[in-house]
Amino acid sequence: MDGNYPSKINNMSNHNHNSSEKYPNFEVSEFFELDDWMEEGQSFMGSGYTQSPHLEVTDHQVIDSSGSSSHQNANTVVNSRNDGREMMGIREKVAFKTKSEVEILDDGFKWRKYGKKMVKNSPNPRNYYRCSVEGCPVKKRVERDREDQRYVITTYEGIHNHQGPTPF
DNA sequence: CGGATTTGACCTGCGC
DNA sequence: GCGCAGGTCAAATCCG
Repeated sequence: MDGNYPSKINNMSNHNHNSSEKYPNFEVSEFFELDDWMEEGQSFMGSGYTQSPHLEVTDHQVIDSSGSSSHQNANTVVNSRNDGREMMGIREKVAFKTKSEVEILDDGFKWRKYGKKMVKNSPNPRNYYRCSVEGCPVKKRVERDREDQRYVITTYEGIHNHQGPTPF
């Protein structure tokens, strides 16, 4: 069990700083769990998803509740097949589709931007963030949806080595 | 003054 | 083998 997920975000949202309006329109529209993103012929943006019956989004709803009390989740789990290379899970990849006008969504961790790149498939640039905390191999990729620019696709990669932005 | 942010250049992997 | 796309790093700059 890897409970290293940013599940603390819902915790920190609880005791969030008062008068902090960082969430103008924070609502997860879709949620992807990528174990082996971009499998052969597995176009999540295609039409026919391969939803696994044994994989439920209930476990991930915790993330959905990380900013909104409402549980309106249109979570779509894509590609939940594990080929067996989940050993030493140091390569967790999770993608979120969030409806927000700002890509600087504070999830409880300190992120340091380390690169920006223009994607051919989108007229919008892609931002690369990295955890400011040393020892955190966690990387964050933020990109705007090319279909709906009011949506932001955030991809998390890695597991946090600490509990929060301020380690002990 | 320190830390974060920015932009360009550089490197790597894959495809053709 | 070369080209393209994507990803990463580093130096400079700006803000708090």
